[in-house]
Amino acid sequence: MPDSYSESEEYQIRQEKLEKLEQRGIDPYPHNFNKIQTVAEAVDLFVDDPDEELGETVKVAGRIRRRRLHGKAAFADLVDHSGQIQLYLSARYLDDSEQFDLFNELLDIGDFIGVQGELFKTNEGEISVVVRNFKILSKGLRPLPEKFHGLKDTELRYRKRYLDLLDNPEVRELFLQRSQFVSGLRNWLENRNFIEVETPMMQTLAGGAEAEPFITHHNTLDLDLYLRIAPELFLKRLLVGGFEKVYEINRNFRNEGISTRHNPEFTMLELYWAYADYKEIMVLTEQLLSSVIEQFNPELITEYQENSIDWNTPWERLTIEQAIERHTGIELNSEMSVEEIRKLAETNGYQLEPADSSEAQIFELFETAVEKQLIDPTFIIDFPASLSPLAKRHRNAPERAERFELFAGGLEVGNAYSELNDPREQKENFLRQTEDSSKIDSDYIEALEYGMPPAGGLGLGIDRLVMLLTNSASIRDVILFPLLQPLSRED
RNA sequence: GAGCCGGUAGCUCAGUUGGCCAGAGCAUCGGACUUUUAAUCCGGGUGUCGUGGGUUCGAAUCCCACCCGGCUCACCA
Repeated sequence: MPDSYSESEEYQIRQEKLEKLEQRGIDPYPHNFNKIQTVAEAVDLFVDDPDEELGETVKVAGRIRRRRLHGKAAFADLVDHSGQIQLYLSARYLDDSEQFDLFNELLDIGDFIGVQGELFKTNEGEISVVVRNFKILSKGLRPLPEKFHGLKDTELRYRKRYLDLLDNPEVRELFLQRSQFVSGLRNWLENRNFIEVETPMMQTLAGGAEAEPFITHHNTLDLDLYLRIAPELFLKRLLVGGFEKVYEINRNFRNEGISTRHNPEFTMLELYWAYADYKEIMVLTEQLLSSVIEQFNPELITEYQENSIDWNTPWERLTIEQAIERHTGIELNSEMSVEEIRKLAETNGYQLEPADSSEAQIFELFETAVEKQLIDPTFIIDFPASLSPLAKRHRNAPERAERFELFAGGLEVGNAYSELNDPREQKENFLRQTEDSSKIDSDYIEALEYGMPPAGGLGLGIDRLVMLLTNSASIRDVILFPLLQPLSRED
């Protein structure tokens, strides 16, 4: 959609208003304003005293969102981050009566102003400021979206999130909640002596997950680099380095499809805890999430789409086979071949692509048939070792890994293992993934050779958890600026 | 990548058996108004109907291609 507004009459009129302000010696974009209260604080200052017409003097700043002009009087709604307050203007009260015409003729909805005046209550009972003087703080050249219906167009909401935030209070509330959720996670971890660290986003090898990386280039070094797909291998190097409890909350980048559950850049919490195993990580995960979610939902029950999610602990723990049997009725046993599993799935109504191994086939059946049905938080445990190259083998079942994934609301939201710290096995697993031994992270193997303590690790998908907490159907609704195609490649 | 749905004024939206309309509300502009609050009243219409072709006497409407978005699927453990 081309920007035709910049050629519109309205835009020209606003430009002219701007010029007129400057002709009168008024800076439409001054450097500061020393407000004394927020709008909400000003409203709170009001005291109903029948003996006094006017109350406390206040000095507030904000954006004009609505105006009601009445000839020789004017009302306006001034909005800041804390709330809204009505302004009343009349030449009778203004220190400089000429400011009245200025307000009527040269200001618009959307402009920022700072005002000073006294509190009073109108006949209609609304706490208001009778304005003694005001200062233009920023002149708007474009009209804000309509006051009543707000901004609905999905594309505009994502492209111009600032308008979405201005116009849709629930969107603003959602991102406040996201912020509080992340800070709740940090507080919980800090209280347990986890330390937050930052590891490279630009890596010479994109390890720690199976995903297509973004490639970038360092000019001076003439070096291709990958944006990280996971911080895992660096965080575990820190365990080698002697830290025992570390975490990182930051972006990962995966060069893959975009969907309601996938954004190319997304936020992960990864944590590593020396001397713990995946069972202890399970308990930690329950405690961490239930404790932070409780701050938003004391009942620990959140509504998500048609379902409600019960976050009360303990959470169910099922092996993949148990989960498949529970949710599809299909009984599997470890002897079955790829073909047998596929046939069995098909007779139960699930079409599967042939996989490389029985384990992989079972996992695929799980993904197509079971995942969406895992509404209450559920740990799916003991993944096939062949699909878990960074995890330790199960202590009682060598074909299994000590690994779980956490599902809730039908979404995969977490992944964890007892971390593999045997350098020989790690090297074998790497080599199994690629024929090209130069592509394996031999520096990581070397680090393990110095000795990494046994440890449990966890990854949580923050965006998806926020989706669940805010009942958002799309990951784009919980990311302030989701990736979209540019409108024009020429820009 | 495939399928389906959508794109009309700054915003929210009407408008297809192809032709009387290119429209409404808000915003905006002109006027009236000294306590309004979705202010009210009177008067203006601001447009590449996503883009480009085509069919037709005539296209917002039908056809083709493309762009952008949404959903579903695929991909992504």
